[in-house]
Amino acid sequence: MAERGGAVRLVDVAERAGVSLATVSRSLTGASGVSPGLAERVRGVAESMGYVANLQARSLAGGTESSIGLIVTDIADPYFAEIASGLIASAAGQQRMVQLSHAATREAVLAQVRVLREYRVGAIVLAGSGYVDPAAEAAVAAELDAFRQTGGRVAVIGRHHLDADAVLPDNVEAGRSLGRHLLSLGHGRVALLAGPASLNTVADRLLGLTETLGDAVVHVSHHSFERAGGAAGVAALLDGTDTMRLGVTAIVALSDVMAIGVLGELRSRGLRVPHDLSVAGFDDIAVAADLSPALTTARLSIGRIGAEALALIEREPADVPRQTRLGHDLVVRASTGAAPGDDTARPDPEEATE
Amino acid sequence: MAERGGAVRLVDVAERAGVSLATVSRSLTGASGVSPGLAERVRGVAESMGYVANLQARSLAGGTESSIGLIVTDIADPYFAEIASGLIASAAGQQRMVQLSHAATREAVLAQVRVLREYRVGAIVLAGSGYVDPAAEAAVAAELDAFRQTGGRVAVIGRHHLDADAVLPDNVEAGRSLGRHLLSLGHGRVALLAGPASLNTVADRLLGLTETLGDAVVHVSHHSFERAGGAAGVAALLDGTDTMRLGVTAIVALSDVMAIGVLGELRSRGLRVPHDLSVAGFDDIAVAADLSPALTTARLSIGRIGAEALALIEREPADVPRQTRLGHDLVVRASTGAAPGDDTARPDPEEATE
DNA sequence: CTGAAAGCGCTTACAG
DNA sequence: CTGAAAGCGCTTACAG
Repeated sequence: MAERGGAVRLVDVAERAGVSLATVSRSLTGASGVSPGLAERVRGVAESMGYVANLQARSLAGGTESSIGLIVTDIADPYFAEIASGLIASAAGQQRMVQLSHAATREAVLAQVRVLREYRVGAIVLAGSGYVDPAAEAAVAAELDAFRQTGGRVAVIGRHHLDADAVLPDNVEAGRSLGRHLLSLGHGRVALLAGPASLNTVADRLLGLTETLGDAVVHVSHHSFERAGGAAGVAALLDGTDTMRLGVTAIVALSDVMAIGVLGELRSRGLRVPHDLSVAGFDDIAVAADLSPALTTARLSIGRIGAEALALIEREPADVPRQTRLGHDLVVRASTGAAPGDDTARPDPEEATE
Repeated sequence: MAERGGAVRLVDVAERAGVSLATVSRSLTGASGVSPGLAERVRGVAESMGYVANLQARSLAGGTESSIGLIVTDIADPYFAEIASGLIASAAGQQRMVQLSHAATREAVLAQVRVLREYRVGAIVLAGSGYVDPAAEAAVAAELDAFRQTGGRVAVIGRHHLDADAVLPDNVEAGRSLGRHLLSLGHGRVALLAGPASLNTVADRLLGLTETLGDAVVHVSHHSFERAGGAAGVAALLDGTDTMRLGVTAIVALSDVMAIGVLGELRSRGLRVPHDLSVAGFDDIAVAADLSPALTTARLSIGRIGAEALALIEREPADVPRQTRLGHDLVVRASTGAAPGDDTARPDPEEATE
């Protein structure tokens, strides 16, 4: 079996080229202080020997940490996959590599931040939602603070209590747009199927929805922020004893992924969308347009989030955390329609049909 | 601004604990040769000082490389996202971190392998499909060989000419199952919308399909292995001058992602599935069951691929490459039905309706 | 412009 | 069981 000793080192190149270690180092890193001709020749020697720089040693000696640690709940979730894709693509442009961690609980986030610190990443991007309760994030905040103390950069997606640079999706406004859209369609009895109440993302989206829908909100329930959560929400809603009295005509899932579960459960129960019930979601993940009916949703520019997060960590840290606010677009597709029996429905001036 | 100097080092812990560097190192790594009591006390001191091990230094000194580099085309593609999710989840169990790279071309793969070598990952997992032409992979093969020479482990997903341990999806058999399924439904005129002809995955799936469908295959065209490729394929098929003569009753997309594009394009043209045309795909990505109509597809256990790849790289390298073959399941859903005007359709003994 | 030498934070034979 | 010292592969003042 091949031994690890085989790797060509800087000294090997120096010896072959007949120059010092320092000269090889400067030639390869492009540092100044080497005559162009010599540098060129040294690079040729290194190349011919199959030299591959050891970034770990480089980092130890020089102190440049370029890797980015990205923490998501689960990369199989399209929401996170699209964020990660944007970040990786942008980071590659700066020759930075992304290390990916899964963490579904606060404890796991804490543990993963710890691991990323051990790997000496230069920056950490926290993609999961922040918690409504500041205390819930205290431990993570302390760990991130320690990371920052040693020069690490931090960016979070969404509203956290972490004192870090943040990319803020337009959750509240997106909720308002969706609320107005449903009102314009004459929906007077709306059910909101939400993710965990402990998350800020959920709180913000709910806020925008209830502000505009007011008493039209006749049901709010909390489920897992996944496909299964949406399906469970529909089941709970329709199997509830007072379903008949509720007379719900529209369901808003707090994420497109949940909305997928909602559509699936409605279909399996033989309910037609939007004829029997209108359905809407948040995010506009790629498949939203491909569902049937195509999903009406509030687009939150998740493809841009990664690039914006990178932009934040590339800047020098500021005294006060920076915030990059992203806008949203109401994307009206086939899953929402006029409320049954409603003939007052008027066009929503805000809508942008695709 | 915080300086990088702040990090607590092993010496700092040693000094505070009043012991030598070696003792602290042994205590923290759990190496033998330290009295349990002392080790316990040292760990307490380290903990209290907020010591975070420097894995780069550790690796340099000791020679343990545990990171895994994963190269995918684009993590936003559900196929790769599900593979990555499986790998990350499994790797976390072994305390291994995954570094994620995007590479959509051979040149990019070569460049990314190079970068991962610089980062001194212990293993590289290549998730993209291999090429039909061995020459196309020669450069990557050489780079991976060099990586192996220095102790690196390599695993690839799918058929490559890379002489590496491989996880092999059941592409040929999956194609056969799908072909038989369509025949059983009475489809005598089938169109195959494939990904790039240069990919082995495409070649294998086509092989299985054409072996069983024979002359029932009346159209094969190649497009990008994405949603847009499927949509473009439908457009080319239906706008072709000889469409009428083709009389196609079923379309097989060579991946579910392409099938999503197929369904979308058919819907926008007012064609009903499976009434006017049956549609099927490959992979069984998570959303396949949530499309409308739900997609009939050949499930290739992509959720297991990551774990199997990890299993391969955790074993000692063998003289001859190992191959882990995965099975497949024909998953019949609503998108396929009896061919229009066909009353000879008989139940497919192999099908497993969900 | 070039080189000798110290140092980055750790592990691990080698002594005791 | 514990410690002093060499060494992992590099960068970077510091001299010349």
